[in-house]
Amino acid sequence: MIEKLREPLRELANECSLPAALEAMGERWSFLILRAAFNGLQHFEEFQSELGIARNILANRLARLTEHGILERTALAEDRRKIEYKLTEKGIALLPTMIALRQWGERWETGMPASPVLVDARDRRPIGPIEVRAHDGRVLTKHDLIWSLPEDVATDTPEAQAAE
Amino acid sequence: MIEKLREPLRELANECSLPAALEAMGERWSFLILRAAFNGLQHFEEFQSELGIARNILANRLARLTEHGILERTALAEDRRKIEYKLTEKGIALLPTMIALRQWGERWETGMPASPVLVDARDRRPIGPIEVRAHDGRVLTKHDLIWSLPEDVATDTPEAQAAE
DNA sequence: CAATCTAAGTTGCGAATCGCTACTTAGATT
DNA sequence: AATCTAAGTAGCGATTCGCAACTTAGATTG
Repeated sequence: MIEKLREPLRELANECSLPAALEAMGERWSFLILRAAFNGLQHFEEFQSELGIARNILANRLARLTEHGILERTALAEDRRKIEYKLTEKGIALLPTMIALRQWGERWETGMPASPVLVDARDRRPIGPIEVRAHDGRVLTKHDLIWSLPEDVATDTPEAQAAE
Repeated sequence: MIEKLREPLRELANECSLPAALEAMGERWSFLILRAAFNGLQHFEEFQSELGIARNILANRLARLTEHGILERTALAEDRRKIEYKLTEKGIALLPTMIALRQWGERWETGMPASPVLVDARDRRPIGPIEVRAHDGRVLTKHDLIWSLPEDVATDTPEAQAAE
């Protein structure tokens, strides 16, 4: 049970929270388990047969995701052998990340639209691409962005800023 | 040089391209190297001292990212010892994924806004949250989405669809 | 209620990967 | 020629992965 002696990634790389996110989701299988959970799978054996993952690794990942508050573990009342793993709010909040990664894979790796397709329930049309946007909704590209120190960030309205 | 005997993740998990994306970006350090590249780092020693990663691992990751077309490797003309690693279009296309992951880490792991902050160059205000949107730009939540088979996906206009 | 079944793990162990440190190699500098 | 430097490789112990067999608690069956 002695685990994670390996240097956590969070300390390093100045103050970015990417390392912290990777500590929770950066291991092999984590994102695939998350995807399966989004697809409605809830039980150990379901994950196991769907993903073909080794049982010990699956147990380890489910425990880790649960520790990190991404999944919630409940023993069912009607059959207490059965454990139900459900996405928490925190887990659901990973949806944009997962879709962004999936869309990138579609566009740049497989080239295929992939099935099942994720569609808007309202009109059954495919969702749009995940994009970086400004506070007002404008789509931004890499060249519209700068990495800025907190003290140089504008927090007030454009008018107030122009008057400074 | 015998590597990757481990079963690739792509075959599994039906037709989703998430496994394909993870095959390219799913290893330890890959996203941190990507982030460093977005921050302008270009040379082996820069990545090494910035990230504190072991040299053999860094060499392996840079080679992999290059194989996958995410980075481009060039020996500088003026000093051919120096190798320049630059993001390709494919690598730049990972920006939304990386920001989504970082934002999730900020909100759910560190709790801090993190520095440096990514701001819109136009008004120096922080970018908005990465969100899932419909084809027309409406923000969608998990409950607005369904995983649909390709044959059930509407591709035509709402009018034509209503007339069907 | 004993025998069986089932869901969710756990254990053992060989193979692969990670990470540290030292070494190499091609190309520039003095 | 001797030295320096950027990028990478080699050796090796520690850690993790993955397969298969085993365990355990709780349900089912005859």
